[in-house]
Amino acid sequence: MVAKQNTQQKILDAAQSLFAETGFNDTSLRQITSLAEVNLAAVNYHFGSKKELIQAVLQRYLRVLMLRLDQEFNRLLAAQHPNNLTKVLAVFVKPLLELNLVNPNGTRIFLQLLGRGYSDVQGHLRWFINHHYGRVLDKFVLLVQQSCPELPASELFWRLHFSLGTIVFTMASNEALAEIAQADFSEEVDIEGVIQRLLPYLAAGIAAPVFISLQPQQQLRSGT
Amino acid sequence: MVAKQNTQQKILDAAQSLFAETGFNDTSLRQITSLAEVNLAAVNYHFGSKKELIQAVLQRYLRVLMLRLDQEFNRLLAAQHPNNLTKVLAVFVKPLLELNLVNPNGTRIFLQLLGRGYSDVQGHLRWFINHHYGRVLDKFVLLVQQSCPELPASELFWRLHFSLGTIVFTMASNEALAEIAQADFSEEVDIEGVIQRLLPYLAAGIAAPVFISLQPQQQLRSGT
DNA sequence: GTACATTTCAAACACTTGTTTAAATTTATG
DNA sequence: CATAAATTTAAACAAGTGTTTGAAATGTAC
Repeated sequence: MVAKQNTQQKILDAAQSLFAETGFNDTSLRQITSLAEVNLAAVNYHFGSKKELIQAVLQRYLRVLMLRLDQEFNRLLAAQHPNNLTKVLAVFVKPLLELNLVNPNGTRIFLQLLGRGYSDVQGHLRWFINHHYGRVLDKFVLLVQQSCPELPASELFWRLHFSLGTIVFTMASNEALAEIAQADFSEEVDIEGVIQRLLPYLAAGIAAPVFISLQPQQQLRSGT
Repeated sequence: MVAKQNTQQKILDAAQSLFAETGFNDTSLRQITSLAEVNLAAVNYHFGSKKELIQAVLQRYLRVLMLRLDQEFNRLLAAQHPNNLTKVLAVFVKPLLELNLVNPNGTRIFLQLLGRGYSDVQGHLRWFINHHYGRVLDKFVLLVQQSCPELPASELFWRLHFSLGTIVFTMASNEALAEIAQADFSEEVDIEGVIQRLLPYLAAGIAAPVFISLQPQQQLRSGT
């Protein structure tokens, strides 16, 4: 019985596609239930509210991704010597691509959802991820810190958020950008290609030399 | 008569603040007209529609910014030798800060609007800017190309959009990020501070060494 | 098969949205 | 002042939103 696929899953599958494509706010429950071929009330019956549906859609990926990332982070943290930045960043690639096992196109959809989440419902997703997976992400920050020991913590904070912005925006605009690249450079780009292009950009940005404030001379190096 | 300020301007001022803070989609005309202390119908009477109001809000800044940017680009293009990347990027700073003359906090508000515009109404703003100011921005691309002659055009395309993402996301999240930085590093950050932190990051990212596509699994060092 | 719990369904609800209308008011013009 | 144009106003409109309801249908256990 293909038809008797769990209603919850039919909703999740329809919702994630529409959310990724149109954003959370601009996707109505009627669009979702109509694509999923279930009754409108099913969302509220099975998930409680639209907000909880959004969280369920994200959690399906976040749960497996964060578990895998945690493993990778622990592995790198166990190393004797600090890992170089490129290696630390590259650690995201495999766990991200493995999301294709959760769902066809899982990687692309999850990253688009991430983009939508940070743009659409400003603040909510940041809180949600930090609340549920802050401990995992702290390990990542530590790894970056070890690989760039000369970088002040506050500078690192900004640069990691710059990087988050790069990723989130690129993924939210993924479709549009891929179209342009196709038209202008007849270049076929899949999600893996974009990730591979992102890494060197991010690594270079994070490790960039710190800007010397052109203030009226700070005290020239306070003796160590 | 302070009270008899042009209704159009009262609307524009109220709209830009609310748009910057809450986004375009999540700001209703009733919120705007109530903050501006004008009648609800005034928006449609003076601007035609909400969409045209959004464009008017953006145009107020885009017009003066693009004019100034065009001047700067022409100045750099006239130089004998190619300009280095940092110099090319730094050219944005003054014109952006001059938006504070258009309106108090003009720089911050415009950049937030830009962030909202690219996130909220996916595609529209990209088209709008490209349509109206494509000629100006082409000069910028040319300048970057001259300063990074070794960078393939397609790679440059992606990296410039990565950079756009960094800027847009940072500005849309500006408030949240500044709060965190304040709490975690007791660091007071204004919009100019953020811009100064962005520049080295972007310059390094754009000029990063091109990634040498490593085939599936490293064939254990081929030759050399 | 009866009884019970789970799930589906159509309909309605309460609310918000952008936009339009037509009358009232203000402003400018001859 | 009187006339016409421009602006403001309150009210209504049509369409869309997420959510709730209570009865029908389905599934499960005894």
